[in-house]
Amino acid sequence: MSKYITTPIYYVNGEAHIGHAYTTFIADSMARYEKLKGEDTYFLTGTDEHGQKIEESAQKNNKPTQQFADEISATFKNLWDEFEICYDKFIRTTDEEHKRGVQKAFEVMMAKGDIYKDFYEGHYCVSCETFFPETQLIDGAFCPDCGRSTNVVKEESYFFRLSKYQDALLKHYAENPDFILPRSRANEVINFVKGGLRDLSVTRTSFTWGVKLPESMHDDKHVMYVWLDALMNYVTALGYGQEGEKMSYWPASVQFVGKDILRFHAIYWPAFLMSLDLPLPKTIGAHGWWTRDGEKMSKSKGNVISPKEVSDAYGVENLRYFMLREVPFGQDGDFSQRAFIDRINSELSNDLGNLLNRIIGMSGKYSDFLIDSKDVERYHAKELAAMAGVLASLDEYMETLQTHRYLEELWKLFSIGNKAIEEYAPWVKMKENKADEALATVALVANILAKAALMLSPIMPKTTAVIADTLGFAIDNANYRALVREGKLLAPFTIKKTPPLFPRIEEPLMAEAPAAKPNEKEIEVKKEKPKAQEKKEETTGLIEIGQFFETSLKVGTILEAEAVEKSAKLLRLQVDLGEAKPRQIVAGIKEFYTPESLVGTQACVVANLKPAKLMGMLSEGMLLAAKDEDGLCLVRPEKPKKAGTPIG
RNA sequence: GUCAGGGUAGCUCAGCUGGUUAGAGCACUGGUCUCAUAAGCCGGGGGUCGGGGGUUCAAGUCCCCCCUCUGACACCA
Repeated sequence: MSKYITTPIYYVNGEAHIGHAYTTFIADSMARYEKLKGEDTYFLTGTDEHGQKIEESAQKNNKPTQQFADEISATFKNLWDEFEICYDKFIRTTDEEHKRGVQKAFEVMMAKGDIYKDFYEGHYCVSCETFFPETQLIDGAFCPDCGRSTNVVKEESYFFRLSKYQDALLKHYAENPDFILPRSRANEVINFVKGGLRDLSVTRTSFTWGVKLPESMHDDKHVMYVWLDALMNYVTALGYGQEGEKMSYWPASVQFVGKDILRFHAIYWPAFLMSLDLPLPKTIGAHGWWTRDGEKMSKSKGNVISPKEVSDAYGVENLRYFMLREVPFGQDGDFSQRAFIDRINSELSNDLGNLLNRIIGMSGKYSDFLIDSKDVERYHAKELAAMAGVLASLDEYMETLQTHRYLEELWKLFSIGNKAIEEYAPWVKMKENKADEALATVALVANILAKAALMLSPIMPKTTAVIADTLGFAIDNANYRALVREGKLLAPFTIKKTPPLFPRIEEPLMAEAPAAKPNEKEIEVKKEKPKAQEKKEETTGLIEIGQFFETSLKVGTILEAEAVEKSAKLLRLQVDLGEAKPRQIVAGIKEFYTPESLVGTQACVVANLKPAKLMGMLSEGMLLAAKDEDGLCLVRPEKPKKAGTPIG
């Protein structure tokens, strides 16, 4: 059976970061693993290039949209090429074949009755330029982000009958426990689906940078909306709906995604496939995020790590090894130079690299670099058996995407090798005139390294090619079958004097993560919000008086108070701040005050707080209160003051 | 708040259906070989298995309560 492995297509709204590299490394390793095993394997990656955001970004950069997309897409492709990612196809959603494939799919869904035309009613916030579903609005009318009122915009749209597939999806999850890996993520998806699926708006008329509807629809106002367009890439890349298609690779064996887009891949995507009468992928693998030195990476923190920067300093293969070894699949991982260097030194340099050096040295002294496996079985049956055990356990780890366990297990081979050298001490055997035994041990280690190199080759293709070259063989399927599957030993060969593969690293090779890059940070925050000054002064803990007065504090008279149903903490208050209308403030003080006891009393109110939505209700301010282990009390004026009196 | 999954050596974690003195890697430390990249190998210290109850001949492993962390939803002053 053939194998098909995909990464997500990356959105061309920015350059590749370490997360993109991670996904790509895992997928690449998996593809190489399958290819090593002789599987007919197809590996897809690419870029997602449609949508309003791209249109806007292009405009900001004063470039034609297509040119803009071309340029960013090329940065991804170039990086993958530099990293020698072995993709079979790099798809772009602006490819003609892709567009035609999506249109074809749309027609099939249409014919099936899964697409219908209706109106997309969105609540549009002009200021935020965003649509919000009614459920997210504050008091059913206000923008959840900025609190301004929204307009109802009614836009003609085609809808996909996602709701129709709810039961079929749940059934599929239940029957295929490996459909979503890691399994802990599957529960989240299942719960979401159980919560009910709404039909999906799959076209837009508000922008044009997307795939047009098929001509048969005679409706060229519409373009396909993000997910239909993007998700379909996995089959259009195989030529879905086109001549000369390679759909025999479908269904995919593994589709890697970041945990943030799991929902689209585990719900929308299989529903689309069901509608197209195509089989579902075997596994959707959702990986976690990377932090840096324990902190989230973000542009504003200035601690984003570029894969290029790391590979320039440490080498791509070391980075691949580290990322796949360090973190269990699905979990978040942390990148720190300390951890990275530790792994390079102790695992790559000491365990692996040094082991190779040991036999180069010995064979040079004992046998003029000639290594012959003829006596290995005779003297090292024990080690050979242990090695076979390790090799047999590896497949399962890779198949369940547990690369860290795979590598951990694989490393046991080097331990067997290092221990064998110690136990049999070839230098002693040589003095005892037992050259046969000494050379058998050297040959044993050569075989260990050869087999390990084969199994490590998916993760470190170039390095293991050097090891193979040193040991007089090549990394390929024939040798995989002979040495790993059939347990054969290396034919006699002359070992090459290869310089150390992994020089130890004593000092970090990159500048440390900017703990605080104050300048950039300030500038960036300042641009966005005047509040920036608060952050700037965080270090001293002291603020200017002016900053204090940015907070508008006022005396408020509580006119009404009522408990919020189904809420443990919230009271809904109407507070007079001396304005035309009383403010509605939702406060988390239910545990400490009864509504009756509050009416008519006064409290201090933050009057210029961004409105927030609590329990679906607008809260237009905040009451000041003090809370300790004994409970909470409101901060109130000592004597009654006119409502709206400023506090300062 | 609801749901899910965690809390086990300094760190990262493994411990399946309850059963001998609770494990691994890293880190630390003592010893030792010399083929080797100050690498390797052998040994050691170090754990109230989040807390409290309970079931049992026997619980890290099952039940209840509490604390705490993470994630997804949902109302986070």
